[in-house]
This record gives sequence, C-alpha cells and structure tokens, in this order.
Amino acid sequence: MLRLTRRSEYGLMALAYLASRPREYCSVREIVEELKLPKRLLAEVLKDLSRAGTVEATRGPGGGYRLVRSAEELPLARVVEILEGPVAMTDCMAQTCELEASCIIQTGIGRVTSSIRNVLEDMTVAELLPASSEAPLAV
Amino acid sequence: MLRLTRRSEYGLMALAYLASRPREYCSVREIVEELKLPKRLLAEVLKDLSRAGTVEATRGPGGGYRLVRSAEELPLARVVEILEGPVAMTDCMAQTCELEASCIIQTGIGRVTSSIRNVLEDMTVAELLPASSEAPLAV
DNA sequence: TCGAAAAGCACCGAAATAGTGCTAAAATAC
DNA sequence: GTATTTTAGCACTATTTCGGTGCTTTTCGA
Repeated sequence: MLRLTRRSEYGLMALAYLASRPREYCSVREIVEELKLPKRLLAEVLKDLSRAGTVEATRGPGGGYRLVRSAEELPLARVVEILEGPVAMTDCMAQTCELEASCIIQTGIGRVTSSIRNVLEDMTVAELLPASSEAPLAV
Repeated sequence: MLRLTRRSEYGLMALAYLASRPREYCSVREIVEELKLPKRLLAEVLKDLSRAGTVEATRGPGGGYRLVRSAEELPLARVVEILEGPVAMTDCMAQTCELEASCIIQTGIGRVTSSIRNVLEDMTVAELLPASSEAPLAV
C-alpha cells in the first residue's frame, strides 16, 4: 500500500528527534525512551544511517548519535534510500523487468515514479517537525 | 520500498490494455496472452476491479471485461486503493497509531502522504499509455 | 446442451519484514 | 586498569504479506 517500512518510519522519527537537539549526542536508550520504539531495532537503523554518513556516532558514556549536517540538508528520499533501497514503484523502475516487451505502461509508471521521488527529494527532515519544535537552538 | 504490489501493477497494465481497446470486451485469456501475466492472478485482480465498479464484465463466449468509463476519468489512486487499500505511507496515516503521543513526525508524514496521494490522484490510466496507442478510436 | 468465461472460496509456499540475542570494540569515569 | 556505558557486528527467529494456484459454480451464447 505504498507504505514505508518500520525501519524508515523509526529512522525518520529518530532523525527528527536528533534535529530537535542539534549538535547534542543522543544515545539509543534516550531516543527509544522518548519515542517509545523497540530498542534493538532502532539501534540497527541508526547504525545503518551512521554507516551511510547521515549521522555520526561516539561510543562510551555521554556518547550516542547526532546529525552530521543540518536537518534542512537532509531530504527524506536520502533516508528512505539508505533504509530500504531505491525509491521505485515497481521492479521495472529499480532495475530490469522481464516483461519489458509486453509492458505497455513502462514509461507511464516511470513518470509517476519520478514524481513521487521528487516529493521525497523536496521535503527534508527539518520539515517533519511541527513548527514549534523546529530549531530550538538549545545547545 | 514504496513499491506497488503486483496486484496494482498487473491491474494497471490490464486497465491500460482495456483503455487501448475502448468498448470492446476483452477476456482474461486474451489479456494475459497479450501482456504475459499469470492468468489466475489477473483474474482475481479484474474481479476486484469489477466489484469496485471500474470495469464491467459479461460472461460466456465473447465475454470479458471493459472499462465502465473512459480511462481519462480513472485516476491511478482509485485503482491502487481498490487493489491494495488506502494510500498511506504509515499505519498512522491509514488509521490510528499507538505511538500518537510520542510521534513527533505525525503532521510531517501527513503532508508527505497527501503529496503522494495527489500525484496518484492527478494521473490517470489514460496517461499511462504511450502517446501512440492512446485512444486509437478503433471500433 | 455444450463450451467459454467470470465469480466464489479456500488454500499454499516463499519472501520480506519486524524484532531479538549475544559478543566485541571503543570511550569514559573512577 | 577496571568497570561501565554505548556503539558495532553478526546471526538468527517469528510473523505477516504477497504472489500464485486449484477447484467448483454460475452465467451466457451458439
């Protein structure tokens, strides 16, 4: 149903949380307590985001994750791609499709796919936050 | 990964095919031969579309399915909704979400969801077809 | 009355997803 | 340098969704 996976959903929530605490390192424990998410799963997700370079991590007491750059520079598409692969409505769009020859809607689906990709490219993690909690500037 | 299900994919292909043969009844057999799709599955899909009133069926020899109204009046969103339920990026958007309280991105995700829904509302089955095969006016 | 075609119902297998367990490595505090 | 906090890595299980099929019934035309 065109759903995001939980990974993306949790990932976006966590990133939004980090965005509301700029430059602060937030531990997985803190985040899951705050957002009420399954700990190990969010840990997995943040690890992936870290590997992909959207967040940076430090270990040990006082450690955790923080955004590498401002949330305004982080499009949703980037997050979704990291956590669930390329944004494509059909396999055709992701790579190759055995139906090629008989597929009469290939180009049409291509247009839809890029429109949707555009929506996700244009919106950033910063915009996910309600206006109030946006950039509170608290250290 | 934000994918359509095969049901939607096959359904859209079949509808596009019907659109290229206006007012003609096309049997499942004919369609799957033409488009190289699994027969029983497409039958299932067309049955659902029929129940939902986007195509009409007649049985017996010479029977099959045809569009109830022109493909220009059939938005992709309608098809996807029939075949896989409401277009929603998260469960939150489809109905209720237990995280409500702790979910800081609810309104944000709501905005993305409606943008995507709009994309699918604005594009019709007619637009899926490459310009050449559009409305051939045969018969 | 025979054959073609949709309608209904129920089921199966495979793949993707959600989620967990455990151990290792790093950083800090004492 | 030892204990503690926290991320990193690896592997695994359970559940759900999805793709696909079988079989019977009903309808319609020839």
